[in-house]
Amino acid sequence: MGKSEQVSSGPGNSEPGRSEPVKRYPFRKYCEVLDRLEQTRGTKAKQTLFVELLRDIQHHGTLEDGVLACRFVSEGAFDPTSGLTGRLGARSQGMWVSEYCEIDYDKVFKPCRTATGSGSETIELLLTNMPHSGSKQAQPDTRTPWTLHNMDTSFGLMAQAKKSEDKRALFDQWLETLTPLEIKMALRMLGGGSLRIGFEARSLLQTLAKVSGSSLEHIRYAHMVLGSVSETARIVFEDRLDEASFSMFRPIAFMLASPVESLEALPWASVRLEEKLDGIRCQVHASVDRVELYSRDLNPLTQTFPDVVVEMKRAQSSLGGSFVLDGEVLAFDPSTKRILPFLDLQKRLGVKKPSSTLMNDVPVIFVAYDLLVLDEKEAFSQSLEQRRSQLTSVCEKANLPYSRQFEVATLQQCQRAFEQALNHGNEGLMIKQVDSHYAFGQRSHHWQKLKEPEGALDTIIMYAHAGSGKRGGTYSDFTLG
DNA sequence: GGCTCTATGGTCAAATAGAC
DNA sequence: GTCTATTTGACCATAGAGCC
Repeated sequence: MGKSEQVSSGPGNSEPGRSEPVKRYPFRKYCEVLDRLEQTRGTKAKQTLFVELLRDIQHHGTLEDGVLACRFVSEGAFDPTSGLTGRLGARSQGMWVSEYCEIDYDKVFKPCRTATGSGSETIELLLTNMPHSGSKQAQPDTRTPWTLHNMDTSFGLMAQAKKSEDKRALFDQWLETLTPLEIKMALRMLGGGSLRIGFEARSLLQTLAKVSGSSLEHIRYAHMVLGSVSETARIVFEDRLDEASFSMFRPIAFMLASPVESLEALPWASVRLEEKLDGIRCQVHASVDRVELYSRDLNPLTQTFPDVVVEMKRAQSSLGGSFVLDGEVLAFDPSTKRILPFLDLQKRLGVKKPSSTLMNDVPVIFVAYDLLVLDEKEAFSQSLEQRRSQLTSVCEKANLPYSRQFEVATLQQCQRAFEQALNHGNEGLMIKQVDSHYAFGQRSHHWQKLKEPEGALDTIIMYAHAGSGKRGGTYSDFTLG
């Protein structure tokens, strides 16, 4: 794959000021492969298709095109570390495309979306089948082809557009010059969610391992420390995989717990229990001159919880070195020293600059339960027992709260501990294997969660949503009464 | 100031594919 | 054939931004 090159924004494939047009990969050709990926059954077959696509880009595009191909399919329009979002909701898309197709939004578009279960799919179908839209769109052979690079630029402009009219202008440009398939894929990418083609980050990392001949574990490690699939793809393409290493203030994908399947089968001698706290997951990075907090989705939480930042600065100055902690932010009443319900914490969520009144009304604390890095030395490959020992020492030295961990020998003791956890107002228990390393970005059976089962209600179905895709012909999201 | 739209934090369960 | 992990497609509550 060739060295990356910059080209101008908007459709087209030439660069001003250069005699030779820069070879960039067409967005339409890319979307056609995505469409084939959606139709293909089986992860391996999908991976083979994507390997072929990357090889085609290698011959007919640039290295940057390869990186964009990986980003668009797994992360959407924006690198998750960029902090950018599309800022174009489903309602605006539906309203504008309804105007464009000269149909009534409420009477036609909304029922269609309900029937297909997908806004982007509805838009694709409308643009393909409505006679009004067809007459406005440029004919396929006269459309100026968009490249992956042009789309990247256009996504950036959409993210930066403050005014609705600016967004509308970009959206109209797409409607007039992209094919219905390209528009569907572009809107799904802009949403930042899944493309719903059955090919996500995990499959892409496996494909990168295939295409480069590197070990999957090596690539997964790079993904963890870089926090971005596309940047992982870049160092794979540039043959710099060995350079991937942890650095402070690049959040690590969280280890997740699976629901406990069978309490009877648990090896009590090799597990430790913790009460499952009802807050939001948080990763703290602290060094001499900087503290940052990250959410489970690796988004910044630093501005939301300045009180936690102050506490972490104090802890860092008493320790001297740097650290990365995994834990939970909880609403906490200092007078009673009790954890407050999640409902209280919700008042703090999403508030970028909380007022002092709000911080006084809903004080929060960070309770640590794992140590990932200490003095820039990675601890996540060590066993839970080793990490726990370091965590205890760090928290006691810095006077930081940390979760209580305990052993049980029998199922009966575990059940008593579970009831006690519920009495404490907690969600249940976490059951962790002492010899497990920190399985970043995975829902692992090494951590299991035991929660209270839901109750049963006597109800009837009043409304239901029609399913789409593999759920076509079925109904979900029932309204009960 | 009120309204609308969007984003973000979290949740859940069923279907499917791959591993064993 | 069974087990397990992943994918998919929804939900709720709340806050912020933009518009009138």
